[in-house]
Amino acid sequence: MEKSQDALVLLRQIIRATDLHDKHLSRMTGLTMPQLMTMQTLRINGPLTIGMLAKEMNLAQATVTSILDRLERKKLVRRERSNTDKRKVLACPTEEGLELLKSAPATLQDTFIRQFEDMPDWEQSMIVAALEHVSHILGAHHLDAAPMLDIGALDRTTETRPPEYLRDTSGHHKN
Amino acid sequence: MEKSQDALVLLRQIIRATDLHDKHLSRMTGLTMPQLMTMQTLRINGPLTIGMLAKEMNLAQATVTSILDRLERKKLVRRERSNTDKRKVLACPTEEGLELLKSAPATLQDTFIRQFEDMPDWEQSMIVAALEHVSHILGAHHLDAAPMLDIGALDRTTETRPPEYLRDTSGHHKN
DNA sequence: TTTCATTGCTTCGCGTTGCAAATTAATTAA
DNA sequence: TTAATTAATTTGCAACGCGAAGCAATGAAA
Repeated sequence: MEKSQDALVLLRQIIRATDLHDKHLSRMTGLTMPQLMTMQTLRINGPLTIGMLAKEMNLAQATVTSILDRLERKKLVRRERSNTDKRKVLACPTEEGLELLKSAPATLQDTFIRQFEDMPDWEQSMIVAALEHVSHILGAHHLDAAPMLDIGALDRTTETRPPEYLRDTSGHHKN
Repeated sequence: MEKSQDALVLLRQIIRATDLHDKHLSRMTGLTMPQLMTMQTLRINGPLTIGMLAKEMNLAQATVTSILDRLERKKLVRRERSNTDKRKVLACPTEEGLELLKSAPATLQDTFIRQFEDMPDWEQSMIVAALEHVSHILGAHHLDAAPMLDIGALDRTTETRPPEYLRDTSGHHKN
């Protein structure tokens, strides 16, 4: 069938568009994408412990630690030890950090929402229904997803088997 | 409106699903995503010069060179100097490389196509129409996109202005 | 032909991401 | 008090990704 090809091409275009936009945002804010993603996560959820942050972003704790080091150097994030449990460290977005996010260029979902809401109601419903179909086909319906397109998904899939093939002596490439 | 929020969440789920699948593929093949993307690009377009390859993937030439180094070490790609212009170097996927791609687990678009084609025709049309809408809203319709979901898009957006904000003495973070 | 700019790729140096493993510190259980 | 657990950091390493510099081949101009 050629209609399925059409659908695939469109899907790919959509994904690519969001990706390009992410890159754009990244340049405009002067942050890398993981840094941006961290900031967005903090903006949405408020201060989080490093562990929670790592889980939320599907990254290793050590990775988040190093990202936070850089964000802290830039004064976009402040670390604060918990009073009740002094092992925990809360990552808090600073005023400056929130300001940076706010001053970022119009996000893709802003554009989307604006145009989407200009559409007649029946058309909106049609699109939602279609997206539900696609999401279901891709087995995506169980994934939680915040209502934002800003940030490309970075994921650490639940451990899947590494391959037997070429070992190459160097080996490591976990992502 | 809440319907636009629904749509956004669904979109995000879809993107996340393809992303997770990419990661999965990455682990199963033992290649990193940039490496996988390179292989796929070569599979689709056949042998390409390093420059073409870089342009196709929206990466700097130097980046592609280093990725190819690793792929060549694994014997998945062979470098071949052009006869007509000895400056050019062609990246050719080896038998082994193509084999690796072929033996990769069922791709997401296989699943998609199978289920999509099980749907009644009117439903297929509805989905294509809806995706067209979304693609258009996101300004994605002008992007060329191969009919495959395998690989996450890696892009180097046409140079946009870096920010004046925090300089942090370290500076570099081009992506 | 010699010179000079251009093109295509590689090399080099750097910062960032990402991980696992080892470490340190704080909490909780025995 | 000691032992196990939990939370974060440190360390070491491979891969990305870039720009800048370098080198070889090509092409154009003098």
